[in-house]
Amino acid sequence: MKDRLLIIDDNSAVRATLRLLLSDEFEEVDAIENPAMIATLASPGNYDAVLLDMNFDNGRLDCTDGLFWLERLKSLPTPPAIVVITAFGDVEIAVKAMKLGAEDFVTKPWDNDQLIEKLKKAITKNRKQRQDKEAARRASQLEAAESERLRLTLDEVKMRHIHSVIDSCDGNLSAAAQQLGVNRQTLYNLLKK
Amino acid sequence: MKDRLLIIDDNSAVRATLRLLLSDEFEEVDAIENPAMIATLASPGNYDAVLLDMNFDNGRLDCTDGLFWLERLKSLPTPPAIVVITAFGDVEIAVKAMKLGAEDFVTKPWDNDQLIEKLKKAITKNRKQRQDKEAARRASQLEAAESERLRLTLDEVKMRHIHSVIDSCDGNLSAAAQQLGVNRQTLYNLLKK
DNA sequence: GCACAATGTCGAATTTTTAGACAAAATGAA
DNA sequence: TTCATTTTGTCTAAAAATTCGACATTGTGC
Repeated sequence: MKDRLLIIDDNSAVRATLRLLLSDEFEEVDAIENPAMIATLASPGNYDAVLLDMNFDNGRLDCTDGLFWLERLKSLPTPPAIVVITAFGDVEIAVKAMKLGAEDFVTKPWDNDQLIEKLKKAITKNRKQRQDKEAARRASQLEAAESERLRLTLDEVKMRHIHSVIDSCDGNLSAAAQQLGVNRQTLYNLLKK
Repeated sequence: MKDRLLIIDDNSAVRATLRLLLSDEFEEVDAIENPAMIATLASPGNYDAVLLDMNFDNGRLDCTDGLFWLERLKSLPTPPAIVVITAFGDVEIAVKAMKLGAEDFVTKPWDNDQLIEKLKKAITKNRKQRQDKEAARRASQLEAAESERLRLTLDEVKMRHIHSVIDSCDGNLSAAAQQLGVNRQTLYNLLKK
C-alpha cells in the first residue's frame, strides 16, 4: 500500500485498465508506453515494482527489446521488482526473463487477483534479495576490517575501543570508565594523548 | 570437469544417452530414475548439479511431482544447481520451476551443446548464489559480534587482540610483542593472567 | 655443528593506574 | 526556580605495570 508501481505497456487501453485495477493497491502508479520513456520520469530508479510488457509495437514478436529493457532495469543501483507480462510468451522467453532477474511472468489475458498477488510477492522477494545482497557487501567490508585490525598496535586497539564505548555512552566519561573497567582518571589520561 | 552431476529421468534410454553425453564433462555422473531414490545414494546433498526431468511416469503430466522434488532438492543445506528438463513444459511450469530456484529450464528434444553449457553456467550461478548467502549469514554474525564488543572491558579487548595477533604470528611471542607495540616482558605479564 | 632467533628470568628506573578527596559545573526532578 | 544528584576537573600518594638492559637457556634452520 506504500509501494510505487510503474506500468510499461504500449497499449493505452491496457495501461488504463491496469492503472484502474492497481491504483488501489499501490501508493503511486505511473504508466508509460515505452521503456525508453523511463529516462523522462522523475525518479526512474525509485519504483518498488515494474509491470513490464514484452511486446512493443516494433513489428517483432521475439521480445528482444523487452528482454533488453528488463536487463537494463535490473542493472539499476537498486533494481525494482519486475513482473513481465506478455501475450506472445513461450517457454524460452519466460525462462530468459526469469534468468535475467524477473520476479514473475504472467501471460495475457491475466487474472486480476493473481496479478495483484504476484506483484506483491515480487516486491517482497525483491526486497529480500536486495537485503541479502547488501548484507553480503557489508560482510566483505567487516571481514576486511577484521583482518586489518590484526595490524593494529595494542594502544590503537585500546583507543578505538575506548572511543567506541564513549560514543555508546553519549560522551559520559564516568559511565564509559565504569563500563571499560578502568579508573576514571586513567580514562582521562588516555584521552589526553 | 571436477563437478558431480546427478541425472534424474524415468526413461532408461534417456538416462543412458545423457550419461554418455555428459560423462566427459563431469568428474562423476550418477543417474537414477526417480527422485525418491535420492535417499539411497551415497551423498545426496553433495552434487554440484542435478538434471531433473519433470515428467515421471505417474499418469500425470502437470509436473506436480517434479516441482515438489525441485523444491525439496533446493531445501537441502547446500542445494545443488538444478536444470529442469521436460517434454511437456508450458510457460506456467517453467516460471514455477524458475521461481522455485531452478537455474535453467530446457525442453525435450534438447540440443547437446546448449545443454552442456547450461549445466556449466547453472553450476557457476549456483555457486555464486551460495557464496552470497553464506556471506549474508556471516554478516549478521559479524555485526552481532561488533555490537557485543561494546560490552567488553578494556582488558578483555586487549586480551582478545593479543591472542589474535599471537595466532597470526603462529605463536611467536617476540614478533607478536613487536607487532603489538609493547615490550616482550609486558606481553609475558599479560599472558600470565 | 653453528649461527641466529626466541624464550625465560632478573633488577632497577620509569611510567601508569588507582583510590580517595574536594570544588566547580552540569543535569534532572519537584 | 530550587534542591539533590551526577559529572567533571584537578590533586596527592601509594600501588601496580611497563620498560630497558642483561644473561643463560632453548629451539630452529642451514
